[in-house]
Amino acid sequence: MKRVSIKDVAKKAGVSASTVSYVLNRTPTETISPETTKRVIDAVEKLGYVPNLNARSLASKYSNLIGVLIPQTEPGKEFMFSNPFYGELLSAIEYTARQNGYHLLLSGTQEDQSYMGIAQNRDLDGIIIVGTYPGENLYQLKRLGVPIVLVDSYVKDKDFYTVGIDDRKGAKLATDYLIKKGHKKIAFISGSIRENGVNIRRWEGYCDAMKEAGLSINEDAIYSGNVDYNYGLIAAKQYIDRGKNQTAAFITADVISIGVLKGLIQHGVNVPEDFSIVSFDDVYLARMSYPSLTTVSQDIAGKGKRAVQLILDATGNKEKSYTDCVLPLCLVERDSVIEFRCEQC
Amino acid sequence: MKRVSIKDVAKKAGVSASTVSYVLNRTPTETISPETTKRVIDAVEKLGYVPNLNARSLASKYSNLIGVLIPQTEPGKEFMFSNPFYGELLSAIEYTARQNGYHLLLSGTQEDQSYMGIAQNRDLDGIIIVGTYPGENLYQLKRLGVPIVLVDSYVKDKDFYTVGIDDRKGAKLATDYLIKKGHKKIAFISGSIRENGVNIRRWEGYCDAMKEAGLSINEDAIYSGNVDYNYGLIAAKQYIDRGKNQTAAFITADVISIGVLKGLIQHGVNVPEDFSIVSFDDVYLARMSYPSLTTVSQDIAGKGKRAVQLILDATGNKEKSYTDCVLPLCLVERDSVIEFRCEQC
DNA sequence: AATTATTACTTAAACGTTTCAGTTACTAAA
DNA sequence: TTTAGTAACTGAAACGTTTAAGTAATAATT
Repeated sequence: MKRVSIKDVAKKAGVSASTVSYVLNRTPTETISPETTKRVIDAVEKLGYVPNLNARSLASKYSNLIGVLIPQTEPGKEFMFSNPFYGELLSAIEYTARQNGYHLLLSGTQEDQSYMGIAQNRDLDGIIIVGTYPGENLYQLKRLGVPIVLVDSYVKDKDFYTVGIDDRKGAKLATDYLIKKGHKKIAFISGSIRENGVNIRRWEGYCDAMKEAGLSINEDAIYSGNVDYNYGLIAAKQYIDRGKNQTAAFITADVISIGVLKGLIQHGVNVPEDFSIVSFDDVYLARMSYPSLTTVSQDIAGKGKRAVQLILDATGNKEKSYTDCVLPLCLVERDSVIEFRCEQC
Repeated sequence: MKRVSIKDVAKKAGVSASTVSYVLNRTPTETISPETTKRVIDAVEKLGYVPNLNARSLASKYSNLIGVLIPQTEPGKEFMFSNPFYGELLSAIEYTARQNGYHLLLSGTQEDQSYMGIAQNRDLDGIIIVGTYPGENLYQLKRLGVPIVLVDSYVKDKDFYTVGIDDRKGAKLATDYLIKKGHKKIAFISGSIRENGVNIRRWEGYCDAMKEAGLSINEDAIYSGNVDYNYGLIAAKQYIDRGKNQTAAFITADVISIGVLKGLIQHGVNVPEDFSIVSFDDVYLARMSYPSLTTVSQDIAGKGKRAVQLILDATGNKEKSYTDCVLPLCLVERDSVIEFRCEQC
């Protein structure tokens, strides 16, 4: 199928290719007469001409394309699958981008894979990296010379923008809440704790709260595995096996909480009557479960929106105002926590 | 930041640009000596050269890029948000594409929006459209002259590939199951029924089963709204208000079922003791809820994989073997259905 | 009446590749 | 000794745009 190019339009309208380009891009400095404009528009319509955006970026250096990298090793393991957080974030990124005339070049990432192979040189206007795997790979990306936004990363480097939340503070908020409700033996259940990741901060926040309240942190109160539903099931089993030594848990991701919830019910432990849960993220799942989850709500849509805006600002070469963007968070009370009353008191 | 182009590499290696191109693309017809190859590779490494894929597609007509269009009006309304199905599907598409060296150009779509503005001419190797909005927009896409795969659409047109399931059969499977379990008054709860959509087929399947069993379909057993969690809550409320006239429901999407589940519990109706549910999709949510959902399982990952493969096959100009791909489905029994015993019998 | 501006275009280079069609220097066959 | 064949390259056009610079015609200013 022969494609319609700008030259075909030009010929049909009886003008030069550049005139067509000027008409289509309504360049403010250039003046085209109304009659010519009409002839060009007509020709475009008649021929069904659609500009080739590849050629456009090649010539103009801007592509209206934002690269988005999200961890996904294999389907069913991560990404939207195990944690809806990524899906919600991507959704927000896509929407914001589209509202501004941008589209997304999406790619999953694996830990051992070069970012370069992925976010290859396509004249991207910017790159958003979610759940960063730090390392050489990351720094190679700088070569592309485009603005890079790291979402939920504690990699500090003046060449990267970041958007995130105060994970430590959020975790403290959650743990404080349980303590305020009378709980003293509080489990910490999280995904794998990796350098520069969010879980290590959430662990610190948990510790902060416990220490401040003069509570001890027992070895058997700590659970760590994957950030997915299955690990929640496993953690619940472990809790039973270890002897049900806690009355509550701070869980670092809603999706794990859902698994814990299910696991506990299967073993006859009721939430919140027998066990209280505060978790983190406030994905839509948190509302849907029974009981619904009391959780630290981070503005996921806000995160996505900010990430895109940082790129748009950088592209419109406004001066780089804030490199690190920290969004607010709050605790939303739902039905997974009950006041603890000590029988002995 | 000055970019490194193929000419810079050529100069450094003391060869022509075309030689560099040949080395990098290891064209089988062209012979390059080992020494030259090494010099070029070294230069590439030293300069950190990354080929510009835009220029490559412009010159070569293949982009290793697949466009993916998924409905999303605004964040929180659809897409990953209200129905995890889209997220899981996208996940599978992305994975399959990446395994084959392709990346995704992702865009949300709105009903009133031109597809053209979205999937613009970027030398895409193919386009996957999910949850098709039929109409003029759709046919305009043909102009791009690339293979188009419609997922879950009943638009029949020899220019489009399709991948889907037999929705009517699936719905019959679900309803049959409830009937086999002794239910006679079975509600039908679904999202909006639109032309060429899947819900109309699922309605037909429900009717097939009811008729075959000689059961009547009462007006008040039919519920229709949005495909989202909130509508599930609403439907549950309506069920109560209308007088709890059914003992079971076939619900056309898991995400609605989750809402119904929650809504019923809030009104003291227990599932499955007081009310049985069979739903459709088998997204990961179906496993996570309490009780977990008995549901018609469609191979979501398979759908995504097939969609990508159809494009790859079409690109490698194998003859267009099958235009319409219908994937198998099955019913998975979980915990949301109980045998119904009539008290009067 | 001569100069300067303005309007409405056109020309041509540039963007970074691929790839067809040479070209040169050897080697093998006639 | 000519011819044909092969190995290892190079040159240049082509892909479809954008955009700086140029041009011709008309209008406004002196």
